[in-house]
Amino acid sequence: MGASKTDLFTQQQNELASMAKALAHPARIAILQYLVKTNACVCGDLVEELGLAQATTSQHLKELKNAGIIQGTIEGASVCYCINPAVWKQYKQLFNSFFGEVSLENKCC
Amino acid sequence: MGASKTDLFTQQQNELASMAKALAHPARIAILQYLVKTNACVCGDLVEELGLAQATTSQHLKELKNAGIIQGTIEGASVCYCINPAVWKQYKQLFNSFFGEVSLENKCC
DNA sequence: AACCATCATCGTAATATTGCGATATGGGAG
DNA sequence: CTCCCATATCGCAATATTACGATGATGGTT
Repeated sequence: MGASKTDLFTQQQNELASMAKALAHPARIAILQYLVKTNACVCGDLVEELGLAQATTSQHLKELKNAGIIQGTIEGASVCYCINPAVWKQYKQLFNSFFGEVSLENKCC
Repeated sequence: MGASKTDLFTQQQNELASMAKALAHPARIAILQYLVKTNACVCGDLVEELGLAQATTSQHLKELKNAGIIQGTIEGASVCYCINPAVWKQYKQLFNSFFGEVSLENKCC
């Protein structure tokens, strides 16, 4: 089939999964790390930074925008991208609470 | 194409992306949450818990095993699954350092 | 106006993922 | 040994993802 059966799971589970999906590509990780590193609005140089074709880069940027984790504002001829701090924080918290709640005693058989 | 160009990115970026990929499905999130919640070895009842077909559940378990985040030990007729604490900790730390290093001042245009 | 730079979108090809029925495999019960 | 039970694997169909060239759209420059 190829389509996830989202109706079987809770909203929280689907949300976490789609967050993870947004991060599930090295190019998107690289974009986010670059935006975080420069800690500012980045205009233009993302294509050269990645090494992928312009169309491909644009597609990855679109997915990150759809996920809400970055935002792009038009600045004259080019577009400036930066982290969306609120959504970033939300990601951080959700992943943190997902990973945090485990006590690591090995009760396995 | 459909195949990621992993050679363009650093090892760390690829690793983070493949970790995220392991979490990028609500069924796998649900499996992990269930294992964490019961905090023990779980034998058998995963198929009924999920609502997916047995073959599909087995496939998701396989992916989680490949990612290393769970481990399965054969217990007689059935197989017992549980979280791999070391790998879980590693995930937690990597995601934490990924999300942690951002200062949330809004310097955007 | 004509031109160039930047980015988005379209169309397409290759590959991956998801899901399930059918079929193995391997261990216990009788 | 034969019959079930629990898992794994195979094979297939539907859909999603990744990648890129070509083409649009928009703004600035000359």
